[in-house]
Amino acid sequence: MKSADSKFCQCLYFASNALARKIEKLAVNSWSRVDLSPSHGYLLMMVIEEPGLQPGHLANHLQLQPSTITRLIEKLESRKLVIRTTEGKVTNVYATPRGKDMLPKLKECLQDFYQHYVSILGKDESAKLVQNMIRVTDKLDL
Amino acid sequence: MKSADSKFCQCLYFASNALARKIEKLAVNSWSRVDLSPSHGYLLMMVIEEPGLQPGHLANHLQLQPSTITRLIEKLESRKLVIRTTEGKVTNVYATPRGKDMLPKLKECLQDFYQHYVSILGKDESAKLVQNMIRVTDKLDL
DNA sequence: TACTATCATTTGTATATACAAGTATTATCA
DNA sequence: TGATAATACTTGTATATACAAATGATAGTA
Repeated sequence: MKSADSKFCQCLYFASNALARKIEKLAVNSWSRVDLSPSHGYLLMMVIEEPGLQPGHLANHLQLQPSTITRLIEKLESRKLVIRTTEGKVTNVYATPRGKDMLPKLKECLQDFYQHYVSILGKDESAKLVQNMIRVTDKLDL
Repeated sequence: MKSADSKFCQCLYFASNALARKIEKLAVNSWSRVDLSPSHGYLLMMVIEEPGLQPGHLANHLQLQPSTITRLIEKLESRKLVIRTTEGKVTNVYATPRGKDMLPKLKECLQDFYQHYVSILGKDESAKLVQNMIRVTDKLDL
């Protein structure tokens, strides 16, 4: 059943959740080739491109809670894709050589995801959708 | 930090998740007065208004997996707000008197949630946003 | 310089949800 | 009519994420 079939889905709550879950599915699919979740993949890409990035910054960029970042890093660390060094109150995260080797594959995942939704929604509509979401998210910042 | 500050949030993945989480927060807040999550609250409202509704229909309407519906019902049942009767392969869910008594409060929650986001986004923009989300969700149906 | 506040991160725990496999029932059809 | 398929739901388990409290470190101030 399509979402529009139900009057209940007129509610922003279910509409936004349903959309996010569907997009999540596309993303998970695109990232499955590197056996990482989209969040893990993004985080890894970020620390490859900005070595030493701190968990707090990652939390801001990825819009996740610091505790969530800790968990993501733990998993990447257990797979020897990143390492953490802590000095004083600052922690730096670096990709290992093994992690760095994944960069091309990671970019492929990102590209694949992008292509996928653009092919369904169209380039223009996709861009507008993202912009609109970001705008609304910002407005909703309490 | 606002989402627009990060180039990474240009990605549909984080944009949609961030938006859904923010809306979730608003909703959780509105439903907290009945000590139910938005999903539990909606489900309860639905079975009050359509007594005997089956888990499968609830799954369609709320756009959640049947297993998730089972869990939602279990919780409402443990709080004596609904009961399930199974005959053959069909299960019917009914609100208990105690559940039915909550209808006015539940409607208040829904209204509160609605008012809240409309006051931030405006009535027109809110409506357009929901419509757009539903449209995109449907397009993304694979 | 000691005291407290603030910051960065982690840990413990909880929630919402999903997927896959399992169970029970009914329908189909050869 | 008996075997197989389809339906409806539940159970076991896993993931993504959050919040609140705890830890440890530095900074500000009296």
